[in-house]
Amino acid sequence: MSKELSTEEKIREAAKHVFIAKGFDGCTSREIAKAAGMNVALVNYYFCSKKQLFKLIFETAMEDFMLSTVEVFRKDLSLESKMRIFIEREFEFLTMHPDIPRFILSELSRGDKCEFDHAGILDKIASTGVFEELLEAQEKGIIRKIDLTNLMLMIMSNCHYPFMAKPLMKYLNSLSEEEYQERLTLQKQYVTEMLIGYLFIPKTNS
Amino acid sequence: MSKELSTEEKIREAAKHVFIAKGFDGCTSREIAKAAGMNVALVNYYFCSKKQLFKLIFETAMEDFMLSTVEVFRKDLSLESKMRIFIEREFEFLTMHPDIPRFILSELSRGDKCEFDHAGILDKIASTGVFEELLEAQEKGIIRKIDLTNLMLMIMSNCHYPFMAKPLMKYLNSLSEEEYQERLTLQKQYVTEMLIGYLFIPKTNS
DNA sequence: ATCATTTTTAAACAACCGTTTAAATTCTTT
DNA sequence: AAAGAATTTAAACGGTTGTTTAAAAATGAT
Repeated sequence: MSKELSTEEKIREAAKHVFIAKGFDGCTSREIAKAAGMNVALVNYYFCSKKQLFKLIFETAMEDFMLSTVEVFRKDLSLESKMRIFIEREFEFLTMHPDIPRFILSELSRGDKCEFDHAGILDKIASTGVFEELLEAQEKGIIRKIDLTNLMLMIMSNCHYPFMAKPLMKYLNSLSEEEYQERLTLQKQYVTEMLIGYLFIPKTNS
Repeated sequence: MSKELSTEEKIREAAKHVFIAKGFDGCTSREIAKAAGMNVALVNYYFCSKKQLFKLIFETAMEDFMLSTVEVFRKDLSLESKMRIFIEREFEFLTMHPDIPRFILSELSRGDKCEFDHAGILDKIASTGVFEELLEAQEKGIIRKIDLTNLMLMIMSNCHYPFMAKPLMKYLNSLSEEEYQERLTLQKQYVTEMLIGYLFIPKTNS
């Protein structure tokens, strides 16, 4: 157990936890301070304001969210393998951070609070060479010629939504936590099969 | 122009708009009253409390969200046609109410505020005969034998998420409103093709 | 040990929250 | 027109919000 966290780090960790669970509007500075075991004033002493602390948490969450899994595309594997591993890792990441998609999309839709730097993120994704590889595969007729924005949206839909819809699914279908987790594991297999099956054009031996 | 809305209805309409846009925690009673052109006290005069008004809005939004499109399954069409029409209608509904999925999932994940009656909703869905029809089609080998919970999740993922991710997509890909709407139209076609293609087992003429 | 600096605390600040009250206004019924 | 009920209003309520302040405690340097 490494408990040697500085006060600043303790507050940041508590803020991450509370903000992601309840959102900017859904929590108070005092709640964050209490979660960190600190006095309220320390939050502003280290981070100036609730809004600024939120901005910090949001931006790091955003980076984790977008960059945690694209590294696969640097590897020397077939495109299909990379896609499969990518989805696998995406589900792994989301299993550990199931609340991040809802957090990001909710806070982003509320606007104003976070005019974050998206250019850097997109650049980092691009630096893995995913986009070139996909475009090249489209030219070669290996995968469907779909706009990459739409392709990205398809993958994200099938990976993020199952985690975002947890309370809805558990409620509507009266699932226990275990049952929900079972469906999640199945869902990973289904969406992988579906996405790969749709994206990759079957080889015709004409 | 039918402007003859009662005070109660004006408040309900304003509350629907404000709650869905900003969430329970993101708005105030005074904001709702102002949006309705009313005094704050009237909100509680007609709806007792902010929480109770929210409950009302949430439950009706939930019903619209879940029940607006399942009626197709009462019609006398092939299962594939029904599925295609269902997805089409789902996108239609979401085009008119693009904020509802995020609203529902966000508020539902915050818990406590809304212990709504899900039994009624599921019953109404079941009354269309979707579930029997799908199970029957699975027995006949027309569609894949996937748990219906997972099937539901797949469809919802691909319909809801593209609307929820609007700010993310516009931001990451620097899309104008028109460009985003274009992608959305394309997305509808892609996901329809993908879902139908995955779900329905091709007929083998053995 | 003394002093200056940094860190932490309790208390206070004005502003705003959801809600209530009691008076003013409008509408309905006679 | 008068009386009673329903609607609307402004003002106030206790409590909480984010933030600031000024004093206390802890730390480091000499």
